[in-house]
Amino acid sequence: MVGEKWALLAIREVFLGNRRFDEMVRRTGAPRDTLAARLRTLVERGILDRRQYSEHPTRYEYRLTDAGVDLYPVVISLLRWGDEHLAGADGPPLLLQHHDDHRLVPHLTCEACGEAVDPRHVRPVRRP
Amino acid sequence: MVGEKWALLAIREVFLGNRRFDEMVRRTGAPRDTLAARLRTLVERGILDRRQYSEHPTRYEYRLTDAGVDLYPVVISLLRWGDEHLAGADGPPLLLQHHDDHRLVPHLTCEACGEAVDPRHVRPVRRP
DNA sequence: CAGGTGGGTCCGAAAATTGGACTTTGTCGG
DNA sequence: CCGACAAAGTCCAATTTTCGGACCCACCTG
Repeated sequence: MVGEKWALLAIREVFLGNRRFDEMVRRTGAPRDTLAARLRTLVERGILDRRQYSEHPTRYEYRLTDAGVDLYPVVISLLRWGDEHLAGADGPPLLLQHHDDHRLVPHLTCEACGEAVDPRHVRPVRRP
Repeated sequence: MVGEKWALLAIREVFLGNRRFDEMVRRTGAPRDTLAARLRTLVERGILDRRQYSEHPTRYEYRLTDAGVDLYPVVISLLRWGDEHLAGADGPPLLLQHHDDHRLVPHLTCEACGEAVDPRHVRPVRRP
C-alpha cells in the first residue's frame, strides 16, 4: 500500500505541512510525473484526500485521511532511524518540537504493559 | 536505504526468524533474482549480515546488524497499520505475543515526556 | 500584455522487476 | 552407486517503472 518509490516521502511531506503538488516536487525531488501517479494511487487507496482549497484559480492540496494519519508512527520511526544512522556531523536536518517545549524522542512501547518494545521479548505466532 | 521493493519485507522476515534465502522467497513471494540483489544491497548498507551457518554443505543465513535491529519500530508500525486497516474478518495473519503473557499493542510515545505521540502536538523545525 | 505560479501531462530513454529455467554443492535412502 | 532432494543462487528475455525535461493551461499581477 505504501511501498512504491516516493509514496512514504510524499506522505512525510504532507505530515510536514507541504500539501501542494509543486511543494512536494521541490522538497522530494521526485519526477513530477511519478509523483502525480503516486498521489493518485494514494488517493485511490484512501490514504490521501485531494481537495480544492481555492477556486479561481482552481488549486488543489492533499490531506491525510484518518488511515493516512495512522501512518505517523511509520514515518516518525523511519525519521528517527535516519537521524540516528545517517545524520552527518551537524545533526539531523529537521528537529521535532513536542508540545513546544522539548525535543520529541520517539520510542515504541507496548500499550498493554507500558514497556519499551524489545524484539527479544516478542514472539510471533501464526494465526491460531 | 530501505525503500526498494522487497527490502522491508526481507527485513521483516529476518525479524520473524526466517533467515534463510529460500525461506524468504517462499514467504514473501519475491523473485529469487530480485531478493538476492536486495539482500546484497542490504548487506552493503550494513543492515543485514550474511553469515555461514554450516560448512559442508556451505549454507548462509542473514542476521540483522545493530542498525538493522533499530528498524524494528518501522516494521512493527507498518505491521500494526496493516492489522488495523487491511485485516480481513478473521483478523491479522500474525499475532505478536509480548513477554509470553499478553498481546503486543505497539504504540509510539515520546521518551522525554512519556506521552503518546500525536501529530498535532509536534512541530517540525528546519535545522537551526 | 509579459511573466510567474500551480498543477499537471507527454514522451523517449534508462533502470528495475518478473518468472521461470538452470547450476552447484552436498545430503539421504535404498 | 544412483536417483531424488535441499539451499542458495545465477541467467535471461519480457515487462513495468522511473527519470528528466519539455510542454500545457488557467489564472493572477504589475
